[in-house]
Amino acid sequence: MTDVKSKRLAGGETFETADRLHSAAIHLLRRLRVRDRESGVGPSQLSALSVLVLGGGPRSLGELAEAEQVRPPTMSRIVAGLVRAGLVHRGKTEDGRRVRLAATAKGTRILQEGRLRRVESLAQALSALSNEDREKLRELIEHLEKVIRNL
Amino acid sequence: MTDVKSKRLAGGETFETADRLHSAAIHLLRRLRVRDRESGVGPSQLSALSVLVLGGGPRSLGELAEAEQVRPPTMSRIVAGLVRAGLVHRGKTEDGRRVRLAATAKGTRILQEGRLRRVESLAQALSALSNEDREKLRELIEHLEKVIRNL
DNA sequence: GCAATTTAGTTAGCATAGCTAACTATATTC
DNA sequence: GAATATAGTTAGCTATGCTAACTAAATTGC
Repeated sequence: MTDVKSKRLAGGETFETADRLHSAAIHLLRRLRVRDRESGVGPSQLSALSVLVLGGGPRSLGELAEAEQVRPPTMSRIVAGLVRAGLVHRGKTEDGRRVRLAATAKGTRILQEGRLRRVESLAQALSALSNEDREKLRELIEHLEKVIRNL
Repeated sequence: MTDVKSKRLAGGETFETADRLHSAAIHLLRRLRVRDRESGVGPSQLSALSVLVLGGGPRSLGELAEAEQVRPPTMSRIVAGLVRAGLVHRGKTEDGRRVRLAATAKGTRILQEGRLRRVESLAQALSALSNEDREKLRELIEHLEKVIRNL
């Protein structure tokens, strides 16, 4: 039962969807960055920290760079900032080249607070939607995550 | 830890949705930045340029800053880069304080090419979805845009 | 067992992009 | 005409991204 509409998505509509998605992502992050600044921890730092806290424990710098889709030198500096702030501990492994990066207690706490503050206004905006819209949006996110993994 | 929080709080699901949305936006832009770099024009420059090209013509720096949700000094430097690259023309108005920012022909062309390249892989990833999913996604971007405007 | 290579991270140096504070220049108001 | 308000720019800080070049440790090869 479909779909005159879907058949016409020859690329033009898909392109427009992609473009609007890109634009939406830019503006979303610009707004949320305001909240990020209050915590004194940058967005990339928070994102990396969240991998350590929520992503199943300690890991090496290379793994973290991989997870965050940045180059090792970039992650090295992000981690340096986190270590300086006392949010991450840089430990040793049997392989003397690798480091073992783990969130400290403070790091875990800061992350939770930071996440909360950061997405607070977003969650509030979401609350203003109808249950139906919000449910749809939740579905959208899942599709979005799928798409991003395939990028 | 993540489970405890999202299950316990009223609005926990909404919070989780917000959090995942934020994370998705970060990772989406990181992937697309790779494509951006090929054009030699940064993402903020492209975004500003798109306002001039697609947003209905020339405007002042302050209006551009407003549209892009950044502070005037930030927009001043973004525009400086665009002017240096010959993509934007900085003209005069009757009000000697205001500038009139307009995309050049080259700027218009570069924007179209840049948008295309940037969003190409995303559009491709979207093409991999089923017609149904893609249709749903397209609808829900509108909800997303609504939410962001309310941020 | 030691030289050569590979691997993990760091350091150095460059660019974009965000901010606030302070400045210049033009308009407006009193 | 002086005081004030507005539009942009400049200067200086931070955070993030990159590549290239370096150090240190592990592995490979002879």
